[in-house]
Formats: sequence, structure tokens, C-alpha cells
Amino acid sequence: MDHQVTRRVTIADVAEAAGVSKTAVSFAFNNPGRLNVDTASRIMTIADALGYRPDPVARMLTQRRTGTIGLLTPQALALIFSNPFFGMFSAGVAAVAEEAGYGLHFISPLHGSLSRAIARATVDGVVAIGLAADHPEIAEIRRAGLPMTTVDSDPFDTLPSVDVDDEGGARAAAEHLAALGHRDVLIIGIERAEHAPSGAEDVVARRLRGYRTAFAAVGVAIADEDVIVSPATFVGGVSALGRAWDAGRRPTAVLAMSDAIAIGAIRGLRDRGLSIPRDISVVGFDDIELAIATDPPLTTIHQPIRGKGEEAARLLLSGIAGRGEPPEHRRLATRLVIRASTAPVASAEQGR
Amino acid sequence: MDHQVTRRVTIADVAEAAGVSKTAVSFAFNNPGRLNVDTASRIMTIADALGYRPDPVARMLTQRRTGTIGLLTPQALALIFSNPFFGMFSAGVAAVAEEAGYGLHFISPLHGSLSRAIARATVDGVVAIGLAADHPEIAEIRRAGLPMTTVDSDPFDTLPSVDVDDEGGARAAAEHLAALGHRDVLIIGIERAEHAPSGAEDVVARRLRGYRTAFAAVGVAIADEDVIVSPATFVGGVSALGRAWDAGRRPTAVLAMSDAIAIGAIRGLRDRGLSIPRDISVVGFDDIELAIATDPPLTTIHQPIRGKGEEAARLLLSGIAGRGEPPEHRRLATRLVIRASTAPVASAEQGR
DNA sequence: TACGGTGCCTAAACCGGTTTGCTAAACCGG
DNA sequence: CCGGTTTAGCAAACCGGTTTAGGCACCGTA
Repeated sequence: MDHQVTRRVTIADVAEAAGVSKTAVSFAFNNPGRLNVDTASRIMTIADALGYRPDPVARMLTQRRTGTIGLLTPQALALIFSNPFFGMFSAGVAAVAEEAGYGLHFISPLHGSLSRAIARATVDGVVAIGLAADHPEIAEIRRAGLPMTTVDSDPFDTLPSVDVDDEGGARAAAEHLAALGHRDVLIIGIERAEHAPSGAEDVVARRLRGYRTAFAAVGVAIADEDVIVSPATFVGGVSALGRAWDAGRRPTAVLAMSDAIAIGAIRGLRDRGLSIPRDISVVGFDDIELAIATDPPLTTIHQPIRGKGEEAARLLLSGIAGRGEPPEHRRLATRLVIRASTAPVASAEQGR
Repeated sequence: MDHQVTRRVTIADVAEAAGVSKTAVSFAFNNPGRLNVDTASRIMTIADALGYRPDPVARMLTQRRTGTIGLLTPQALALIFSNPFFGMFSAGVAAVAEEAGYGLHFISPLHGSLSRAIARATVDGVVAIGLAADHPEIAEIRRAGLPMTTVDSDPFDTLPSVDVDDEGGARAAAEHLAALGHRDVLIIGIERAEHAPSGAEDVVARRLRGYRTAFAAVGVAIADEDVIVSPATFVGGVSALGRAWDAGRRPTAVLAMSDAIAIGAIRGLRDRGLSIPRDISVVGFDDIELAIATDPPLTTIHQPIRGKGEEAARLLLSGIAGRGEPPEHRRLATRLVIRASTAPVASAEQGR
């Protein structure tokens, strides 16, 4: 019916139709107490009849707030959403955002440019996950005057942050393997979108350090060739494992920096006829919900994924509220969860 | 340093500093061709020095477009993100949105009100998933003049839509079970947020019909008590199964309307000492990536989750582009994928 | 009768940009 | 030197709301 270019009905239209000023209409919606009750309801009736809906953009402009927080990732959403970890994390920030009446906007590179995406984002603040602390975009956001909290970035910072004990978790994972007698491990790290900017130490680096520390304690040095990277997804894990295998690597254990990767790696190993954990052990990182339901149930490092999201959102909201407290830094604990994807190294060899 | 309430630097500040008009500054950013090249670069330099960043909200207001599409769900994000299905679906819409230069905004009930969330959302169009066709919010969005495409809603509609052959898929799942000799099944449907508005037939209803048709063909009627519902999450599945079990239900097979639920149900059954599929068969719906990696690998109904998201986004974008074509309706195929969570019913009984 | 309140409503400024004429100067061929 | 065309930049209107600072009528009171 009204299929034409029917101009949107504005506050002025309502005002005219009701024979009052724009101010009155605005009051009817936002501050009815300032109007005679009859006038107010008459205005509302007319507004409704006309199908008037205050334009949220215009509203944002005058109020200087958007009621939205941004969730920024340096990787494409299409990729990141393939990782259950990210879903859980998002669920955490969404939960506290919703609770506080905020909407959620995802900010990810637009045509490859994170800057462009940031410039277009209409948000009151942003939670940035997986952004190295020296990433130029961080400076950009701060210049824009937006409150921000970082997650899994470097901690030494003037911004509030939340992360987990990556190094400790990784160390625990590697120690577990070392204690089982493993000496030859393949490490699958997380591929980062960005061309790693120089110095900053990211999640991958911290976990790697943990792995190395643990193995150094039993006298094995992890060579760079023992470390490969993969997108943090199931299919990423499958193919990363495949590449290493086809290149001739035959480790007795795999340390993956993400459960999605680990589960993919298990799939890849199975496809090659290996039995887990008899022939080869696998340990993940994250402890996603489904880690308990895989075959075999995954030995992994637990981190409070959802809690991380919640905490990040909380810190951000208090930053938005603008009490000028000094930035808080939260480091959440990790812990080893032993399930069934790891076993003593000996078993495979001795069995022969 | 600039820790004060430093007012945001506006286009007027830049204009003044550069000794030009606001127009010139605006041109320097959006239409540099209209300016002398020296002037333009001088303006840019000054803008940069001042840290000027055009306010995206103001920009939206004048341009009458936001460069953002909304993804609307009737359930809380915190819940929905717990379902891998949703992640995959989002990845699909995100992929084509990003490609087209659009951002992604999630719209979900704010303080329980979807209307409120919609009113606040600054988007150029919305993809609505899982909203019954007679849901009042649909009318609301249309009145707002926003292009919209529905996913998994009722199809008979004046809006573009995409869904899958739910009934056919469900029928295939049930036929598979029936062929294996199962006659006593428990069905776990998806709990919907909304107080089911009367007539509309949703995904749950369509799948249920498919299940019923298949079993009717072998002479068994599915009673209402055989149908329970659960949030579409792993933990939802665990507890739904628990409730049914504790209430004394002892089916030979479980038909879950979501893989997440199915995997949770398997977990619940295992916790009770059952072996899958020897003691009881389970079939899911969706075929999420991880369905291949669970223990046992899940027999399920495949649907092109990601493709659904992509297609929905494409339809929406063409709606936004506003070529006034009649709305398209896409129905994607489903198919049974037999893995290892189903087996003949006889085995358990005969084994005794 | 003048005066301070109070209740109800409005005109106009404002938020921070973009866009539409329009003008003035420089350029150009004849 | 002249009329016509570019080029460079500006003032003002506009997008659609909110908010400030009154104005006006009516009231009770000193």
C-alpha cells in the first residue's frame, strides 16, 4: 500500500497535526510531566495515528550518547564467529550490556581496514579483544575520546583490561604432557590477522612462553619449526595438522592454543588412522562447553570465557559512567582440566 | 594529559584553525576534487593535528544512512550466542555485510522489550531470525520503513525470506529412526522466548509435523507428553534430558531439534550410564561443524547454516538498495547425515 | 492594585555534520 | 578588452530531534 517514497514522519509533522510545538511533542515522549495530561495523551494519540517514531539517529546526536557498546576484533567476523570461544565471550559481554540497557555493535575490519570500521562505529565505548597493545588502532580510539577496555592485550597499560593467566595455563598444559613423558610436541598457535607489529606480546607469545618454560624444565627446547599457526577454528585445526603431518612431523603430542583447533587436530589425526590418546595426545586451551562432549573428551586449559566478557563489559560501563577511577586490570585464573585426550607417551611405543 | 572534559573537536574548529569555511573542511574529507589540492591537503594536515574525526552520528543524520544492518533475535544474546548454530549463521550474514561495507548490529530484547531495542537501533535494515510471522514487532519494523528479511519465520509473506525444508528434514530424521525399529521416541524441541502468539507456524511446529508424519507412517502417534522443549544450548539439552529421565521416560531414541541440544542430551544419557547408540539413539538437527567431532559423531539433519545467513544478508542488501522487486523467498534443502549416534533399536533389547 | 507564583506551552538555539545555490576571481579565445 | 567558462570557496539551509530561557494567563495574597 504505502509503497511510495513516503517521507518519514517527523516530529514537526506530529506537532503540526496536533497544533502544538515540536517542543510539546518532544515533551510528550520524554518528559510528559511537563505537559497537561490531556495534551500529552492527545499528542501521543496523534503521533501513533501518524505512525511517528522518533529517529534514533537524531536522538543520538542531541543526547550525545548512543546506548550502544562496540565489540572490536581485528579479525573478520565471519572468521571469529566460527570459534565457539568467541560466541561464549560475546555472550558474556552481551549479558551485562543488555542488563544495563546497552545494545551491542560488532566492529571488525571493513574492507580490510579496522580504522574505517572504527570511524563509522557509533558507540559509547568499546571492548577490544585480541588487539596488541601497540596496535595503532588503540591510539586512534583513544584520540576519539572513546572509553575502551582491552581483553587479551598486553596488560601494562593506562586502559582497563582483563585477561587470564595465559602463561601459567600454558605451562600447566605443557607440564602435564611432560609428566606423561612427551618430549616431542607440535604446537599450534593462533594466527593473527595483523602483520604482527613489533614488540607487543600477545596471547600467542605468552602461551608459547609458558609451553617453553615447562619443557625447558625437562631439558627440551622447542624449536621454531615445532610451532605452527592456524586460524582458531575447527577447520583451521584440521588443515594445520594436515600440513604439519604431510611435512613429515610425527610428534607424540599436540599443544593447541584453542579448543577449536585441538578438536580439528584430533579430527585430522583420526583421518590419518591415529588413535587419541593412545597414539598421540592432544591438549587444547579455553575449555569450551563442548570440550566435554568430544571424542575423546578434551584435556584442556580452562579459562572463564564468559566471565571474561562480563568483566570486560562491566569495566567498560563503569568507564562510560565516567567516574574517573584509575583503570583496573583484572587477571583471571586458568586451570588444567584433565580429560581423556592425553596419555603417557610410552603406551604407543611400548605397544609395538 | 588531556584528561579534562576536552570538548570534542568539531568541523567548525578545524575550519577556524585553517581559516576556511566548514564547507571546505567537509569537502576536504568527502569531495577533495572540489578544492584546490593545496588547500585540501592543508586542511587535512590541520585536521589531523587537531585530532579531528568526523562524528559518525552527525554524518548518519545528514546522509540518511547508517551503513549498518541489524540482526534481530527474539531471545537474549547471552542465550543465543551459546548455540553454535547462531555463530555460524551470524558468520554468514557478517561475511556478506562486511563485503558490502556494512557493519553488524545485534538487536535483542532490551529489558525484555524487543520494541524498545528496535526503536533504538540505528540500522539500514534488519535480518530477523526466528521471529514468528505474526509477531507484532514485524509490523513495527515495517511501519518504521525499514527493509527487512525474515529467516525461519513463516514463509507466506510480503517480505523476502529464507528458510530451509524443516519438515522434510525432520521427516527424514524420523524415518531413519523408524527404519531402525524405534517406536518410542522423545522429542526435544526448541523453547521460544515469546509466549507463542496464536496461529503462526514456526520452526518447531514444522519440524514436529515432519516427525509426526514419519511416525504416523509406521503407525505410531506421538503424544504431546513425548514432546518437551529446551533452550537451544548444550546445557539446555543436558537438563531437558534430565527432566524427562527423572520423570520416568525411557525412550529408545531422542529426536532433538538442535545439535546443541542433542549433544547435551547425549551427555545427560552418558551421565546416567547409557551407551550411545547401543542403548539409545540420538539424532540432532543443524549439522554444526562439531557434530563430526563429538562422541559419538552425531547423526543429524544437515542445513546450510552459513549459507542461510549469507542469503538472508544478500536479500536484505538488495532490499536496501531498493530495487523494488517483489520479495523473494528462498527455501534451502536439508538432508540426513547418518553418523554414529543411531543404531537399530533391537540391539539393546536383544542383548539382554 | 500591584506582585510573586504556578501551570502550560513555545521560539529559538543547538547537536555536528552535508549540500545547495551562488559569487568572485582567474582564465581563455577572439 | 570583452563575454563566457572554470575554479575555489562561502553562507545558509537542512537532517530530526532536545533543551534552554522565557512568555502568557491565571491565581491567591498583601
